[in-house]
Amino acid sequence: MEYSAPRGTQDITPDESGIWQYLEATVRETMARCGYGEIRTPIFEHTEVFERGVGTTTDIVEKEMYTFRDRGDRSITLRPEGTAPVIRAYVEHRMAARPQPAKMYYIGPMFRYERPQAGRFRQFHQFGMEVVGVPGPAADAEVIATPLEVFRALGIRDVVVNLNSIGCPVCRGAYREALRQVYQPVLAELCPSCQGRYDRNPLRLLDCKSEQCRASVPEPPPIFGYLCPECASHFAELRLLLDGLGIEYVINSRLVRGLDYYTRTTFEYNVGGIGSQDAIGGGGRYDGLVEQFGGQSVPGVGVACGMERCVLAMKAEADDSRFARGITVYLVSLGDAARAKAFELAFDLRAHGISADFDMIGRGLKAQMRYADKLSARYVAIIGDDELERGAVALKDMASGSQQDVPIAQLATQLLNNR
RNA sequence: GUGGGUGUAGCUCAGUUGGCUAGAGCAUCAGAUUGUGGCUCUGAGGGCCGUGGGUUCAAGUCCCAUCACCCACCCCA
Repeated sequence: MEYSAPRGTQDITPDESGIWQYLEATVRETMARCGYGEIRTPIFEHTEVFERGVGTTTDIVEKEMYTFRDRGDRSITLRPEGTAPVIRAYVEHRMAARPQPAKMYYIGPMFRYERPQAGRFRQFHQFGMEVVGVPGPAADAEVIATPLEVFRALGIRDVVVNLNSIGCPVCRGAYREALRQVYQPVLAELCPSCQGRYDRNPLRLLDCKSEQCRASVPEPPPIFGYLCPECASHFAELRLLLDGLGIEYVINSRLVRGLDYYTRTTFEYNVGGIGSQDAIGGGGRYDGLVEQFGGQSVPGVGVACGMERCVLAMKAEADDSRFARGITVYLVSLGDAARAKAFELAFDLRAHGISADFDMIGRGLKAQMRYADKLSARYVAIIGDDELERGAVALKDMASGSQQDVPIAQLATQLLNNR
C-alpha cells in the first residue's frame, strides 16, 4: 500500500521550492520596505474566532472549515483565512496601546474544505497585510498598491484591479432595500442559493454568476447612488490616491466578496493564464471587526493573496530559470586519498561562504562531471593524485570550459574574487 | 455539494476486432582504450496495466462497482 498526500494538499519538492523561496523572499523584502512587521498567529484557533469574525452566513463558515473537537472537548478550526486571527491578536495583545497604525503582514498556510481544481487546494498559502487604526483612504490605497509591487517584482504582468465600495452599515440598509425591490418580482426565477441570499444577505445577490439569474434579473442599480456622504468621499479620495500612483483599476459595482466583515472598500486582483480561478488576491476595509472581537472601535483594511496562484502566474511567464538553484563549485575526486581531501576541502570552502559539494559515492570522473553539470555547478575542481602531490586543484569554468591550476591554499580566495 | 474527463514505467504517452515473456521517448544508472560535463551511440534497472468483482478458453483491452487525480460549476486566494 502506497500513501499519497491527502486530497487537495501537495508536496513542494526541492525542484519546486526554489520558486517558492523566491516568492517568499520577495514578499518579505517588499513588506519590510513598506514598514510592515510580520505577525505569526496559530494555524488553528477557537472556532468562534471565525464564526464571529468571518460571519456565519459565509460559505467559508457554513461549509468549508476544518473543524474538530480536541481532547479537551474544545471546538478548534484550522484557519481558513488570516484576517480574523490577526485582529484577534491585535485585541488580545492590546495593540491599540502601541503606536498606531499597526502595520502587519503574514505568510502561511490556510485550510478550506473544497473540491480541488486548478489553483484551488484544501491547504493553500497566502501572504497578506493588515493596517489597523487608519480611518482614511491612505491605508486602503497602500494595501491595494503594495501587492502590485510584489506582483511586478515577481514578473506577473497584466494584473487587473477590480474596485468597489459596499458602503457602511449606515448606507447599506437603504441599498439593501433597493436591491430587494429589484429582485422581489423575479424571486421565484432565481437560483436556489440566491433565494436564500435574498433574505439573509441581499448584497451577495450581486455576486451571482449563474445564467439563470443573469437572464431573469434586470440590471440592479449600482450602490454608488446610495452611499452616505462619508462613504462616497472616502471612495472618491481613494480613487484620487490610486490615480496619483498611476494604478489602473476597473470599477466593478458587483464586487461584493464572500466575507461578512467588509465595509466600504472591496477589491480583487485578477490575472489570465492560470485557469478559471483567476483571483490572485483580494481584500477590503473592515471597520467594525476590531469591535467584534471586543476591542475599541478601530478601523482596519487588509488584503490576502494566494501564493499557489502567484506561482502559477510566475510559471506562466516565460523565464523561470531565475528561480533555479546552483552551486558554485563541485569537487571531483579520483581515488580514496583525493576523495578524503575533497571532503575536507568542501567544508573549508563552505566555511568561507562558498557553496561547494563533492562526490560521496566514488563515481568515475565522467559521471562526476555529468553530475556537476546537472547541479549547474559554476566551477569544477578536479583533485587526483597529481594534484594531491602538488597541493593544487584543476579548476574548470563550466561555462567557458577553460581550466587552470590553483593551489589549494588559494582556492577559496580565488573563488570569492571571481564572483 | 453538482457535472464532465482521465487512470499502463519516475514523467509524457503508444498498445489493433479481447490472443505470445506489455512497448517508445524523456529521466535515472553504467559504459563508448585507463583524467574531463553538455551532443551522439550502446546497454541496464524500473510496471499486480489505480483497486475489487464479473463475462470469457483467454482481459491492459468488454461490463459493474469503488478509489484517486484533473477540469468546470459554486465560491474564493
